[in-house]
Formats: sequence, C-alpha cells, structure tokens
Amino acid sequence: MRIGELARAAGTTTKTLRFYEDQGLLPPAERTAAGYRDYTPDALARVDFIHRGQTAALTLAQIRQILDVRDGGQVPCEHVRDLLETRLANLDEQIQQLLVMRETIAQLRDRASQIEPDTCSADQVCRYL
Amino acid sequence: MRIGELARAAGTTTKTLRFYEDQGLLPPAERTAAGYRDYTPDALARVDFIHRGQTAALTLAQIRQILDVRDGGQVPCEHVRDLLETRLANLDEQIQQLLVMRETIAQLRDRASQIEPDTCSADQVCRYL
DNA sequence: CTGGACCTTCCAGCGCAGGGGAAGGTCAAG
DNA sequence: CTTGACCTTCCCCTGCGCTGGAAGGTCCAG
Repeated sequence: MRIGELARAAGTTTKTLRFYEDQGLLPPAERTAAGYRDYTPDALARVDFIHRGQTAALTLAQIRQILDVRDGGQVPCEHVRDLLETRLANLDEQIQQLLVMRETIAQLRDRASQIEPDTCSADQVCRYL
Repeated sequence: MRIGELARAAGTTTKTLRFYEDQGLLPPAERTAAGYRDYTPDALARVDFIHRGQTAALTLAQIRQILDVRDGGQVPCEHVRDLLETRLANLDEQIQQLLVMRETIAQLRDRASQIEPDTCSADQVCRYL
C-alpha cells in the first residue's frame, strides 16, 4: 500500500504521514525498488490509533510514548492511564482558567453596555478596560 | 524615561516593549542624541492598557485595533464592545469543546481502570483508546 | 581610564502540528 | 512517446507572544 492510499484510507495527507515517520510515530516503511514507501495494512491501525489519541487530546509526543512502550514489547496500560489522568488534570485546570476569564470578560461587557459613550474622557484609552 | 525604566514601571521587559513598537502597539518613541528611546509618561498608561486587554484575553492584534481606532481620534467604545462580545463567544465555544473532551477522556480513564491489563490482546496497540 | 550598567540593531528560535512548493524520479494508460 | 498522477527529498512558512544572544555604542561612578 502506497502512501497516498494510506493517507486516503486514514483520512489524512501524505505530508502528515511523512511527518509522523519523521517524528518517530510511524516506523520507516519498506521501500519499493523505485524508493516508494510500501506500507503493510497494520500501518492503518497505527495511524487510526494516533488519531484516537489526538481525539483524547494527547499530544503527538505523548502518543509516541505509548507507541514506544508498546513497541518495546510491553503492554502500555499503566502508562496510558497515567497519561489520561495527567491530561484530565491539565484539562480541568485549563477549563477553570477559561471560566475565570469568561467571568472577567462578561463583567467588562456588562459594564460596557451601561456606560454612555459620550461620558468617555479623552485622556483615557478606553474606560471599559 | 528610558526603556528600562518603563519596562520596570510596567512590569515587563525591554524586549517586549521593542516588540510592541515593532507590532505597532506603541508609537515609535522620541530618541535622545545617543539614539536611546525616550518615553513620555503616557507610554506607561498605554502599556498598562495593553496588559488589561491581555487580561481580557484579547490578542495583541485586537488590542492594536482598539488603539488604532482611538489614535484615529474616535472613541473606540463600540469596537471594544464588539470585540468583547466576540471574545466571549469564542471563549464559550472553547469551553464547550474542552468540556466535551474532558468527558471523552474521563470515560476512557474509567474504562481503563476497569479492564485488567492481562486481557489486552497483542494485536491491538491499546484497548483503552 | 576602566568597568559595568544600560542602550542600539539584527537575526534566530521556541512549541505545536503540520502545510506549501520546488526540483526531480516513476509508473501506467492512451 | 507523452501525459498526468503519483512518488521522492529538501527547505521554508504559518500563528502567537515573545525570548535569547551577538556585536556594538553610551553613560556615569570610582
């Protein structure tokens, strides 16, 4: 299976597949006599796994860690659990920060809708902020 | 007032101030005979305004828009309100996405804590994902 | 007169996940 | 035999908000 086929099957691009190989997420594929990459079917499963990892908001570096553990012959369960826990914690923190910011902005907006523009003094940049 | 002083007063770095000038957020300062930037006190107010804008999660490009309107002699009220509304909408969307993602990951994690590692088959990369 | 703190410009890079495009090789159909 | 689709490597670009460093000029105290 050539790279274009794999890209179509996986719903991605040839650029991305070469990039994954470059980043160590895909093992270097066999080559045809002409130097074309020749993928075995399990490459598709691997790319799908990468995409599932991305859906779970893991970075490529984290996905690579899982694949490395797995490629080393171990079952990466514990590692995956840890990563998911960590990611969940990060996510919660990020959500909290965004909620705080949302509050701040909502207050600014409320203030902005109450003030009459012509009461703005000239020596301020903006009294809403 | 020289750039280092302004940086200290505004709680930022000289690098950042030059960067702001480069990006059009700060007008080019007057220069001393030696070529040093020589800021008037209102530069501090302007930098503070930039920081307040950042606190409101506005991008530098958006803050620049406000400053440009204001520098053009108009009162940027409506513009600011629009930006705040837009930012609020973006933020809400972003928060929603993160919440969905959080749910997905939480489910994966729950699933991961129920499955026994030794039931993992060898031909999958990882059954948690 | 020397040292150190300050200033100038310019160039380069970060992290993330690729995308754009050049210059060239290869393969199958018509 | 040529066309067009595909493949190869290579290097640079994106957005965002800076940060680091090099090479040089300036100012003031001791």
